[in-house]
Amino acid sequence: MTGITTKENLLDTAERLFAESGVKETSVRDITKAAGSHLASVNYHFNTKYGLIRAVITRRTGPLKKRRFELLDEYEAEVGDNAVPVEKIIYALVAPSMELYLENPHFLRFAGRMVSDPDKEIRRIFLGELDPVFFRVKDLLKRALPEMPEAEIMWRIHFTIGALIHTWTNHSDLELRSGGVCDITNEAEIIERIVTFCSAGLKAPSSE
Amino acid sequence: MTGITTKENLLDTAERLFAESGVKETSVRDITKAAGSHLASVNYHFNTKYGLIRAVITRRTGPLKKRRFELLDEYEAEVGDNAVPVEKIIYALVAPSMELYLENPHFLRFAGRMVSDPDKEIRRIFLGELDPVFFRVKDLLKRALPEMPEAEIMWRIHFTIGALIHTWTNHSDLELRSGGVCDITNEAEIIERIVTFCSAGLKAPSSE
DNA sequence: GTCTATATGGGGATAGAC
DNA sequence: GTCTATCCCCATATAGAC
Repeated sequence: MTGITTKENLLDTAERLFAESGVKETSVRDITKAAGSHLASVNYHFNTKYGLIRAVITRRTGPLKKRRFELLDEYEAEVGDNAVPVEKIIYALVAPSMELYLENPHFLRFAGRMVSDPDKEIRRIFLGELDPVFFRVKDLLKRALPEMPEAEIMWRIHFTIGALIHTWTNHSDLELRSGGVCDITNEAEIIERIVTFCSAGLKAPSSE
Repeated sequence: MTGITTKENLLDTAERLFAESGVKETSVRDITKAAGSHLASVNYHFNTKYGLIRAVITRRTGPLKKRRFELLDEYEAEVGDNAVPVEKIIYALVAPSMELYLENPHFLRFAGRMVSDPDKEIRRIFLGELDPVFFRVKDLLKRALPEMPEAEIMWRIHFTIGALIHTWTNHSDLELRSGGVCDITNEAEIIERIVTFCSAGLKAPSSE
């Protein structure tokens, strides 16, 4: 009981501090102090600091992947033998992560940085979680855009992911730069903006 | 003479190591050892490690900003009183950075990470360098897309920057994932792909 | 300007009492 | 499971000889 609480507490605290200050910049001492725990608790519950990092990540990426697949399954069921529209495919990629942001404002900022983290193992965890989604999205887009060369489709998914990640990590900069004109509190609106932008990009005539 | 060489050598070495392993992960010891210098040289030439980081960044961002403005000036001169086409505006935003990548493959990977760096001061340097370009691009796009609400334009520039940065940091992942189908050696082709994708996104009808 | 030796502080991990 | 004391290593920065 108490063990579970301490463990969850460490995960929550680490997630917050990682998002605020970075993984390398946050010491085990910082985490245990903020969590009101003792220094050895991280090693007791997660073996190493790295084990804690891994646990912080996988706790969120599992449900995220699941939700994306659920949406894509649903859309495929709806259309029967027809192709799922591009907008819906992109929505399934974008919306679950933005909803996760609502539930937990810390994780995605952290996650966005991890995507290009210098530590190969950390990148591997993320990109590994993203891979199945990437290929599922690619296959669905091939059906929706039968004339588009496969390489072009993959490049465009890559750009879409970039737009999404940059929104995770830096949308507050946009709010600042725009003097508040760009509202970042309405998640549904942001999702719609990304979907509109990226769907148009995906459907643009290929130059090949 | 020798001083300049040592200094440049430290900058080059630091840039490479920062890109490969991260700023926090790279110690002054690592840098001076790899540069064939002595431990105190960084403090001698740059005062602190932070001074070195700053020098590594500003050495590249200055020329990058300059080149973007040159291109935009050129395009504005070409069209006289008409609006610069969206494609050209985006090209001026994208191409100089990808050309920088050709000259120096290390910097942009490093730079892409710095955009979302937990260290506020490092982020500030980057976003400060980007700000004038952002607003210039915004003003030009307002003329090219007179019906588009300003907030929507700014969001779409934000997505464009995201696609660009993700390409800086992660295009080798795309090559891997695609099994080599996506070729990352042809810079001109990548530039064209980003410009096509983002221009279409920018011109998509606004839902507002 | 170059370099060595060192000051000073913080890091992750663990032993072992409770 | 909890917690303290401690081991050992590595960080940045500097003093001072050359």
